[in-house]
Amino acid sequence: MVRTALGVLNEEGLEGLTLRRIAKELNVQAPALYWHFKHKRDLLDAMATEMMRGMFEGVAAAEAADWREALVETQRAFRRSLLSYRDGGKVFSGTRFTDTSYAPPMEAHLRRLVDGGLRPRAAFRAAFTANCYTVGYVIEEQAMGPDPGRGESGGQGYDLEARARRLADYPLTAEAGFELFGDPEAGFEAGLRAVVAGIEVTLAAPLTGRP
Amino acid sequence: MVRTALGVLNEEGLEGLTLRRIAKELNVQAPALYWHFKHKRDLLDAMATEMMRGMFEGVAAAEAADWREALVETQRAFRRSLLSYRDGGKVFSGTRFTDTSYAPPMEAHLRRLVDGGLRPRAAFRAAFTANCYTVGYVIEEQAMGPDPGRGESGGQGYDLEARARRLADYPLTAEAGFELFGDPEAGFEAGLRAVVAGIEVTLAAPLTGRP
DNA sequence: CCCCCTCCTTAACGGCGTTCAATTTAATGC
DNA sequence: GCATTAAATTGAACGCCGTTAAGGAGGGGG
Repeated sequence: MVRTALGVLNEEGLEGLTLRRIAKELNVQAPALYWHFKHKRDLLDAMATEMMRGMFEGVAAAEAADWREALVETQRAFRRSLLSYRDGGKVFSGTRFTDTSYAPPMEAHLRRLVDGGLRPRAAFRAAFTANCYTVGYVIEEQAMGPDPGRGESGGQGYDLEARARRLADYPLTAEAGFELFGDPEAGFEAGLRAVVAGIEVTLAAPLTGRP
Repeated sequence: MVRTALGVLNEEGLEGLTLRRIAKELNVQAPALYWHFKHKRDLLDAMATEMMRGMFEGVAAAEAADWREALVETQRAFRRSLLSYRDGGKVFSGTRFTDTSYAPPMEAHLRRLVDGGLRPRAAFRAAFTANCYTVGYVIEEQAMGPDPGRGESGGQGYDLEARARRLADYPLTAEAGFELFGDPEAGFEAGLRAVVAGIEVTLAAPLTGRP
């Protein structure tokens, strides 16, 4: 049922994610859903939990020897997971998890960081900071293109040249548009590199060096 | 009018931000608002633009000699600005700006980074990456406490001990809760330090060192 | 005087999340 | 095989939402 809701999300987007629409997909009337969830918010939380579950499975981070590599790989998987749903960033962000099913992979994730030499709280701070970056990035990324289903060969989403002309008096800001809308994947990677490098020098520095 | 809408946002939260409610505040009927905005989305975009405008004014970053300091100060102001509205993070995130009024301070911000030695695209990447972190962080932060208006002396938002007991089998994850819910301000600063340090070593490294 | 422009009103539409009592369905005990 | 009970669903309705359409009050210029 949460799966069905995620399917509807992908077909209709966050605005089209209505209880009646989900109910139709299940060949059921809308109020029937209230037997399983008290409020729509609960359903959204469950959807976010499901997203997080999907994010950990199949992540290559498990085999990564280096904790930096593991952190990078986890964030990549996180982004991929969020991008695989329409408005995935918005749906995920700011929701509370409904159960503890996220705990085992989360524990493993933190364990890798601790084994790499970070103190527990630093490990958590590292994971959380990287997560914030990724969520923030994906929300912006998904808000750009009108609908994420399209191929968008040029990768524009909206008129870059017009934007640059409008911002002629602000050359740096104008140029920023090209960097912003140019290659989302590369942009994400560049930021991620920075975040992880920063974690290394500020949170991991006192205890560990490169292996 | 956008100001009024922001006032309503603070009183009612994002869910209570309805056109009828805003109209009442303006002693007007709801459809009258459509003379000024084509859709509610346009109003939300204008609100986000206004938030961004407020974020730049009064920021101490202007006087900062060091670009790192300027970046940190700007993000602090950004967070403060978002926190000053209920659901500010959610309202701000993923909206497109309606005009170019954000451009002058943005240009100044980027200029500081470029003057500090970053190449233009690196400067933008740095600003955007830090922004993503801050937005992501504030969204989580605001989603924690039930309503951000309260003082919340204990600073809990919800039952930490119960959470820890539930996660007894996952000690690192359990401990993470205390770090997460403990001191939001300190947590933000720790992450911000990491992000800025990372920007320095990955985006600024080839051209500049500390002054 | 009339036209036009700006800003607003009243009335209504369809759809939303949600509620509630009544009802069907499935499983259990005797 | 039947009565009982719990789980799951229905149909009708409520109040609120964003939005549309048609039209009226007020004022300035030809």
